[in-house]
Amino acid sequence: MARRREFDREAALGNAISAFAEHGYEGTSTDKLLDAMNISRQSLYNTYGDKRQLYLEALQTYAAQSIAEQLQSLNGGSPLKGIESMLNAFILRPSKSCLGVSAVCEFGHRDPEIAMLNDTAARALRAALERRISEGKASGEIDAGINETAAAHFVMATLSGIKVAARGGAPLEALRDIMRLALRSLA
Amino acid sequence: MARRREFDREAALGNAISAFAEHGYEGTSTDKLLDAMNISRQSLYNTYGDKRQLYLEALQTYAAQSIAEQLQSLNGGSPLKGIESMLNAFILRPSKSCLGVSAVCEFGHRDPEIAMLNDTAARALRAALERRISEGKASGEIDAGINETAAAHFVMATLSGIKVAARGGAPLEALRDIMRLALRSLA
DNA sequence: CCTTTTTTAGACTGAATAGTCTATAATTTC
DNA sequence: GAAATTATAGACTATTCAGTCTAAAAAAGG
Repeated sequence: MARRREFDREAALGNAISAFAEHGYEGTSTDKLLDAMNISRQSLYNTYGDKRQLYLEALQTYAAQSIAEQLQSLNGGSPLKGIESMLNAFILRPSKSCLGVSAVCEFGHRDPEIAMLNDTAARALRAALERRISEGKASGEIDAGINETAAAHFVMATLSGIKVAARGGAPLEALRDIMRLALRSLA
Repeated sequence: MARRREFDREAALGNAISAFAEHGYEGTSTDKLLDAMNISRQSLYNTYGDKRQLYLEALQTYAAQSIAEQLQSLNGGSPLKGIESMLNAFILRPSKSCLGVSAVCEFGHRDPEIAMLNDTAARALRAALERRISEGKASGEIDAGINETAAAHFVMATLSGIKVAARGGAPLEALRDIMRLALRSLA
């Protein structure tokens, strides 16, 4: 019956994620998007709705992929090693731009739909961190006097701090310094 | 000879800083700026140049004020108390938006002029932190095994992490948790 | 191979954007 | 108080923006 889509929907969305992460929502024009995604104008509107819907889908997809990767690192090895591995995975990542941090910085919690996506992702990661930190306390690897929720907030803030530093052009060694000192405070 | 300016240049610039910090550079239209600054269109262009020059001046002024306040907190009391006081000053600040973090997240290090302003501010704060951390090591308040530069990076990342968390709507208690755990790792 | 349906390329539209121009008002100095 | 000069308000312009429309091309199914 009908002709099939020429481009790969997922791949094009991935390119949109990169473009949005690099330039922000307001800084990414539809022309920039079409160029980055390598699709035609009409294809964008047919396939993803409009610019805002594309952004929301990009943010949602990015968050899901991001969380999945982070949980995989986090849940490998001992609790402390898991946290280290999670932080280190970002440090070693080729592209250092994070659409999540970009969205939080650009919109704060002013846009309810965007805030909801960020909050949901943050809650999932925090819950996983709290669980692992509890395990670490039980095994003695993490100081039993530390509150799980507080430590989870701290680890997430460390990750944000590393991301901002990386975005500002900090060298790898500086990012590793941040990670090492953060881990120190849990032990 | 000539009529004098009606508005307060510094106050209007302060309002521009708030507007840019809240919505970013791309997200702040000239109309929004005029509204926030309470000046006429021509006054903006006469007084500040154009939107970009206004942004650069806003960023520069914000950075200078910010650093001055941070140094004042940092240099009061013992080194560790100074660092705590610096972090706490942001936590207690009525407005939780930071033009510096906003600029880094929006532009990364892609715009040389903006990157230079951010780098200069970061360098100044880092130098002051390293100095205080050295003092703390000498007095025994801070673990002598810690590298000053690494610790300075870590404290700055902690501040960035707190700022991102606050921007995302985290409650005060979460921000305090982050601060407390960060301080723990220096002792 | 022909019909049907959708994709695609790119022209088009109205609104918003940054920045300029004009005319009037205000104020300082002489 | 008059001349000179600048501030202000707001109309104006050219460009860019997000989003729509049109027409041709392509491919799946009969």
